[in-house]
Amino acid sequence: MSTIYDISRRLNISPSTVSRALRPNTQVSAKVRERVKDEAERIGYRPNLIAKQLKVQKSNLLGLLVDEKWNWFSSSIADGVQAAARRLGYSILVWNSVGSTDERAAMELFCAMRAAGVIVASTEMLDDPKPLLGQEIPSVYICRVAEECDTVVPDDYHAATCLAEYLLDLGHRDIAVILGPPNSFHTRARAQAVRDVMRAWGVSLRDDWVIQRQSWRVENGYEVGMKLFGCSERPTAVLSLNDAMAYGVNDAARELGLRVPGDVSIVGHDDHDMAFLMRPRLTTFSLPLNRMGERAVELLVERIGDPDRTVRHDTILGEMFVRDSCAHVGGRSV
Amino acid sequence: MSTIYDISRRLNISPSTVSRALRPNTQVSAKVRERVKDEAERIGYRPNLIAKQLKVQKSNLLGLLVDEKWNWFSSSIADGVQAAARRLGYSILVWNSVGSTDERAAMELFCAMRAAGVIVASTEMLDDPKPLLGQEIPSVYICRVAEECDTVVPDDYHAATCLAEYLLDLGHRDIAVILGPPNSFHTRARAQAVRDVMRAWGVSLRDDWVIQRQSWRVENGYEVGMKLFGCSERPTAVLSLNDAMAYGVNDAARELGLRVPGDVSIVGHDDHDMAFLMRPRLTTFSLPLNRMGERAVELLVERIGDPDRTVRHDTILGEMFVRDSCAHVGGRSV
DNA sequence: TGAAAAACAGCAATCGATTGCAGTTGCGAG
DNA sequence: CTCGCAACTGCAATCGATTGCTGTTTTTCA
Repeated sequence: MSTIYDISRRLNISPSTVSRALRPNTQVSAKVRERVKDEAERIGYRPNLIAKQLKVQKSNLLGLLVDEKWNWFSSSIADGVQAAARRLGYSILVWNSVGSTDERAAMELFCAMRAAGVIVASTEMLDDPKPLLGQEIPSVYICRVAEECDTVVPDDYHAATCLAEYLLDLGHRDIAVILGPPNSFHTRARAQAVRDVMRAWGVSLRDDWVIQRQSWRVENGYEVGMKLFGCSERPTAVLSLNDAMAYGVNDAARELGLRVPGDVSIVGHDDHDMAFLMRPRLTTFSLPLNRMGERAVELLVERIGDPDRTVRHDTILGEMFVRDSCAHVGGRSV
Repeated sequence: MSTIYDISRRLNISPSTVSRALRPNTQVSAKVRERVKDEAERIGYRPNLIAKQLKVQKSNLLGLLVDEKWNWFSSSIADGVQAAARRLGYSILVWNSVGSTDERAAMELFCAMRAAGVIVASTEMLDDPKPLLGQEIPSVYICRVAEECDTVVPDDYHAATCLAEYLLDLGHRDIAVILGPPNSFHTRARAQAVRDVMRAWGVSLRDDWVIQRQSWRVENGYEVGMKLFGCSERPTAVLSLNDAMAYGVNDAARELGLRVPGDVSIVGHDDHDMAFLMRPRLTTFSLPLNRMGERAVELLVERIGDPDRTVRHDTILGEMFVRDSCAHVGGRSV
């Protein structure tokens, strides 16, 4: 692959001049610039970013750390990240991590590649992510708490509050809640919100109707739904902390002959594609992952530009989508 | 950030020795190696891959070109790609392309970063992808035809054949077919298979029941379903060339009071999550994107090792999943 | 036309590693 | 004690760009 030296030799011009001619806003005569560009084109010259980065000591690479398997969550974030990164002139090096030792490996790679910054969007919650980075490389965390580090998070507390109040407004008092993994950022914020709302309204949650699961999968919702609806006493509404499990709950309800929302109302959280595809269409609150991804890159680039800027914790607001999965407690559709 | 020179200076050992001590299988005394490693650890030395790559003239980077938006297709491929890349010691640089000029930009980047190889998995069909690469950098295409280049494709023809024959076996003769975008690799292979099977069985397809759409979206299926089932003469089976549209067809059928599979049988293609989530669960044929992604990396790495290897075109086989969305033509469930 | 200023081109050092070759050290055997 | 060989270490060049400084050419204007 050809280099500026090839051009330099063929044109009998020094490498420095070639280098300057190839970049705009530099002091070279139009004539020389044109000759150089023509020759570069002719021999198929491609700049070597590796060499450049070594010299100028900065890279155009942003490390993106996501879950092992691409899923709706990581994909949506990655979309936002990509869009913003491109807009701001960066490229993305991805690493799908399978656990915390793997996160460490990812950081080693990002360090070794001298990434300009790192975005951590894996849902594993490490206690103390910062040390991984060797302190040198700016980073932003998505959906993690980290005092000393830039973060962008959704307003899960507010979202879950809206959802819970919506159900209460419809007259529901026998409400079951399905929680996700206990160490998840989302579970914590959302569960807290639900508890706070219930307390504020003086509604008590039955212990056996607050059910925790170790993952967010559809099957969990189905299984919980079967258990919940199989009893003689059943809730009039189910608040699932995510859409996938809500989908499962809906399946269970229908399988047991319950009408949704006539016999039981269901709300989810996230505005996953599933929410729209479910029948009835699921009432839910969006998790604005796209904008979170974009925002993360923006924060990161700001910090790259000014490493001493004060730490920022941005909260991105989603919005509620009232669809067809809820009714007044008596069964009156809304 | 510290370098081997820092270690060299502090330990009063030459940089070359430090370099050797840091890598296994090199001739340095155990004592020196240990001192170097300790010091490296102590000062938090991180190897600079950029410098290394410049020197040894090879990189650990694989470029991955996918669709603009992450979707089920690109995510599944990326999963396989990631897994295999990690296993083989490569990292992934991703680019989400929005069109063919953008693909060119992606290739420029991969070139500039001196990627060891490139995997193209975007569904846009460029007529002649090869020239983009400047001929220097090995590449593998997923789901594209390209004679002169390594490719990995699914056996869509066989898959669609199975699906079509399955419907015929169940006695269906009034079959509607929904096609995806005309320039898609998948549409072409699958549509051809369906036509060939029909011809072989002496069954004719009504022209107005072979319906083409410009994308693979759920809504298209819904809309087609409404049209199809709204007429007095309606097909007894619908063969959708993908699962998402099949999902839409199912919605339309139910909305119009038709029972699936009692009144109409539906098959999809891809084994998207949707296929399993649909009610009834959708009969379909898997598109083995994961394995395709892995295979692509394997082929790529082989070629990186031996640039003159003959071109390979690998076909990855999926499997059929018979679930609950089809019945015998009379309505007898299967 | 000539002098000063501006524009342009080139030298050489540099980024952080790797590696062939040469020089040095250490060890064992005679 | 000395020689020979193996093991180890260091020198210096190299990868492909960038850039401060210096030197040269061109332009401008009196």
